[in-house]
Amino acid sequence: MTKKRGYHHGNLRQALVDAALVLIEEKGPTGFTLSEAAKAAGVTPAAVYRHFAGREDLIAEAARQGFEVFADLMEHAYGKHKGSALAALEATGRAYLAFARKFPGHYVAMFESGISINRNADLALVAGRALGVIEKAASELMAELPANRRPPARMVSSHMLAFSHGVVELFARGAPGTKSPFPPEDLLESGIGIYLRGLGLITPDG
Amino acid sequence: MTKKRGYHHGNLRQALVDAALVLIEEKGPTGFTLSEAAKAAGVTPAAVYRHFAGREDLIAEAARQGFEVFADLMEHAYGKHKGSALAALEATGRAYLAFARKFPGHYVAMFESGISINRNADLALVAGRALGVIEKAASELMAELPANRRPPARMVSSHMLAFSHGVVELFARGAPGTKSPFPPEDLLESGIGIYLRGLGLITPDG
DNA sequence: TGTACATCAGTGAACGCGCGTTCACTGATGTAC
DNA sequence: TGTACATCAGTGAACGCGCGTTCACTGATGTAC
Repeated sequence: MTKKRGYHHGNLRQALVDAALVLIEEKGPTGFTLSEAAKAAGVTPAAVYRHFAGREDLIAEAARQGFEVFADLMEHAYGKHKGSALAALEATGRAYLAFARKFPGHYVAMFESGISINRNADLALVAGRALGVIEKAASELMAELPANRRPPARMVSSHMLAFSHGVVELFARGAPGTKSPFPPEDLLESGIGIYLRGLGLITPDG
Repeated sequence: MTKKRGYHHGNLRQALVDAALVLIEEKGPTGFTLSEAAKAAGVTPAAVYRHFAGREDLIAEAARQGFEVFADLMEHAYGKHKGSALAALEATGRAYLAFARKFPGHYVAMFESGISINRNADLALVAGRALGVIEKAASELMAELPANRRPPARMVSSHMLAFSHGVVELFARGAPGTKSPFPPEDLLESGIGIYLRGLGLITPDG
């Protein structure tokens, strides 16, 4: 943990991001305050301004780091199935859910905090890298279909994203009251399976 | 608009809900404050407490009214396609998106404000009514499939909900920066189409 | 190796702000006779 | 129809609170000589 070793913190910037992530995870993007994050890092609120322009800036950095991890995960999932475009696309969907589960603070900062993906160049770049993986997987998969029944790759990747996101939001959180009838993983897996069958990529009785 | 006609407002309760909806739509569930809602309704903050227990209570009522409209819309969409279970289910998906577009304040109060669907009995009841329509449509559609390749109706309705929700969240809002590559309506329509084909309900070349 | 000094990360006090909430009150409305 | 009175929806002043942000400062660290 390497906490305060005197007057100088040593790694305050990252400590603030980490504290913010915990707070966001626990209380939502609303519940998080600069002062609380500072306190959690063992530091005066004013110290935050040595490292961030303000509250929004801190959240943006948390989101950026989230997209970094997310992109790595996506690329890893994709790379593990180099042989099969079908398996690769399925894997990115699973990776989406896995990421949301494993890094809830990051996920909220990225998708629910209201900060724009285009807030700054760094953020936009890494977000593009993450989403690009799904698009690439979709694109390669589409190449396997005859041209006359091949939907645009971006449409397919958008479908995947929307479905994954919906499953996360509605069924994978402590979604208050909305008790999931099935494990989110199953819901995602079965939904993607049916969808891919609809594309003609899996045999009807597969 | 029937604004203040003297000391007594006449319909303050609803005026507060309406003001809250506008504020939520404009600034998100975070940006909304009791005081501002009161001001928008032309009334002292203290007056709110004659009608609501507090801030959360007001949002819950806004959400409840939203679910009421939503349920009506769902039932209407469903009822218009009595003959075809397939068309009926498709219609509920479209109705979901249409509702989100037409009543953004309600939508946010219902799905993004963090208030639980089970916060009170009224809310739970009407939310159940809305979601029940999709489940019924899915259930009837599943009856058309041979038992050996008939997924659980609740799974199918969950798929529909997740996909619709994902499309709304990612592509139908002023989703900051995430410019949609396709109109959300097209995305939803095509996605549902592919999915239903995957279920074996539309001919492969349909 | 020791000293002087520049750098800069953090302090702590202070600010103005708007929030949610309470309270005793007031004045409009509705009703009994 | 007029009067007395109960009801109750709204007032406005007050509160304590924690927030984000600023400021002049201080003390630890690193470096030049």
